[in-house]
Amino acid sequence: MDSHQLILASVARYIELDAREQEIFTSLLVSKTIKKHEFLLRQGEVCKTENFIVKGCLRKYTIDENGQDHIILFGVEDWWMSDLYSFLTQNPSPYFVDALEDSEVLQITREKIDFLYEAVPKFERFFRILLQNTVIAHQRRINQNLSMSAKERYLDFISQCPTIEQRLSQKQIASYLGITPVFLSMLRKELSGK
Amino acid sequence: MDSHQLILASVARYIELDAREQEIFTSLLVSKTIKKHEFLLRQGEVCKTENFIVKGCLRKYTIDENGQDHIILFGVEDWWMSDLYSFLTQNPSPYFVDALEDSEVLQITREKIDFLYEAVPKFERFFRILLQNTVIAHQRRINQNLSMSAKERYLDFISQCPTIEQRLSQKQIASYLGITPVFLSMLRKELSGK
DNA sequence: CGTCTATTTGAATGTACTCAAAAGCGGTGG
DNA sequence: CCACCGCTTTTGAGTACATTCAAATAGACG
Repeated sequence: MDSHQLILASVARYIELDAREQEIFTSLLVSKTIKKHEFLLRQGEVCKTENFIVKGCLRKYTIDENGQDHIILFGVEDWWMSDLYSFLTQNPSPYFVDALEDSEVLQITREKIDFLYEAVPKFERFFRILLQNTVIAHQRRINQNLSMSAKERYLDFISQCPTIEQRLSQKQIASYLGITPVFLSMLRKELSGK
Repeated sequence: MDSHQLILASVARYIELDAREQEIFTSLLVSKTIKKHEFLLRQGEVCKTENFIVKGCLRKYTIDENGQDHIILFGVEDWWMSDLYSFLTQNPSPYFVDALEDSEVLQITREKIDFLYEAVPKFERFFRILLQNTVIAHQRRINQNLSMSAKERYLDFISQCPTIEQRLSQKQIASYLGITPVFLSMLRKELSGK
């Protein structure tokens, strides 16, 4: 299955496209490979593209004044990754995006996505539904950050995202959970002892 | 300015509606008043409506096993409030929504909003843009919860939302920030001493 | 194989919480 | 209009969760 078939299958979950519409859509996409540790976006740059992940694993994060990084979210196959704020406003992004594995994405620029909305208005619905799912997931995460201890958040993460968890280092999981790698190590030791 | 004019002005920021489209939209809305402390949604109930806030202030929150509440977000005039998860899946909601002031909302049901998307497809765009803004704000909040201390989050909140802050008790602000009211009181004392 | 980064372990520290009690404030009814 | 009741805020003391610093070990990658 090539990358265009993959993204079309993903789109087909929410909207139906005829052959012409599929052609318009895929003609706007540009494939890009990102090697492990390479950046798709750096803090201070303008986010030029929305990125559909065909293969690999990306992370979106900030680095604070103490040099510590904080992972906002991971992206794997079949997810989209960008910084909407910068993409929409063309202001510098506060986030970094880089690859945790050799990855491949399909990119669409702001101009092309605006064209797509005009040419195939169904995509308004597609991205609306995608965004709805994102909002639901984000509110769940906010609630967890407010109401759960580090141990509870860790247990929830490994139960909810077992396939992603296996691809990540503990350092990255700790950064996502909002704790230090040292403390995660202590939690794991305690949990394995039971 | 009556409530229909208010919501139409809000919609007009992102899409243009002719008179007929305005009429279709407003005919789908039902006005409801919620007195202070009354519920719009309880945990375990299905969220039947999207709610546009015409007047007042609402909060969306959970209550954990220790009986402590955690405010996911506040809603004031010109914002929408619902639980998208429950609204879309018709599963029981994990959230409570109640009024912090006497409030008035315009409600639209799932069936009517689906009808609206068919009758006036422009609304796909409208809600897409609204959701984009929500995602941007939520990611900002997630980043703050990961990277900032309680004091920093408080200072950011009062600088970003001064008008909302004035309408809230410290207990509610503490719940939103993810700290105890006792600790917020200590922070405020410390900050006022400078 | 050597280097660099990730993980583990331990000790000391700090941030934020719990419990408890007092003070303040707001709404309600007499 | 005042008094009372309940809820919010303040204050203090003791505690717990999570961090920092440091050093040792393990693992990944060229």
